[in-house]
Amino acid sequence: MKQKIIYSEVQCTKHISAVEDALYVLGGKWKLRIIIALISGHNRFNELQRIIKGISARVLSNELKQLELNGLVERVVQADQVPVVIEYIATDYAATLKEVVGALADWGQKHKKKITANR
Amino acid sequence: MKQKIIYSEVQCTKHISAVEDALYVLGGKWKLRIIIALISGHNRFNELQRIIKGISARVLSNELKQLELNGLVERVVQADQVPVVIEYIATDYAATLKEVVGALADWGQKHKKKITANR
DNA sequence: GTTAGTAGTAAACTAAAGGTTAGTAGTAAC
DNA sequence: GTTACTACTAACCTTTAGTTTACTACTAAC
Repeated sequence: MKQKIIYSEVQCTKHISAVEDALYVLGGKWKLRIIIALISGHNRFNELQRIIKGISARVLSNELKQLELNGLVERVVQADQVPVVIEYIATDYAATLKEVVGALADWGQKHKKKITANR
Repeated sequence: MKQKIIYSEVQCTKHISAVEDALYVLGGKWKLRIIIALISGHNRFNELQRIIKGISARVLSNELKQLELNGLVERVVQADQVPVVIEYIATDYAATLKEVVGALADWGQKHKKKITANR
């Protein structure tokens, strides 16, 4: 007898669609990278562009807007300073991504070790 | 005083590149969905195409090849059966993704609740 | 007065990802 | 003998994502 079916079709579909919902918000090349940088305390536009290698101003700008729409980032204008300084802050809600980011980073590290060991 | 800098620049970059390594293997619209379906016990080509809504045969075929190259999937030919049946099996290595998938699914679920609650 | 930094935007382009349609070759049911 | 299922593949097309270059408007240093 095979003991293949761990989840029913319905459960599997549910599981897939939950991941789908997460990827809708976090998917793409840059969003998670931006969130990590923000959580790490890099908050200003040019600072982000410097630390996130390869991202263009246009893409960074667009991604920040989307993250703001999803409640993960807050755009704070420091009007008292000259020139006006703008900070992007990871919200408390973004902190709920810690486990996701942690799991991905752990796995990525392990995977890299595995790959480099095999050569 | 601000207590902004939680990670140094170097640590942040390391963290980002680990996630980058993970996304290189898992990124794109379909790979995680396929892995979930495989782990859930759906192993045959048309079965996968049925359960993963919207994927085309071409894309499924390509993605499975890439997952095989990365050691996450094994292609097993059941030569004794007529017609020859082909099974795609999630490897033990793919099981190391459980935490990643779990974290993403949890977050996706919570996020959906949050979104639907706000309307 | 030129260079550099602040935070971006606009337009035009390219590359990558994914979708559509059709077709193969074999089996088996109706 | 037509339909349908198996597991795909080829060719072509579209969409989306991302890049490049240039530009704004303001400040400050050299």
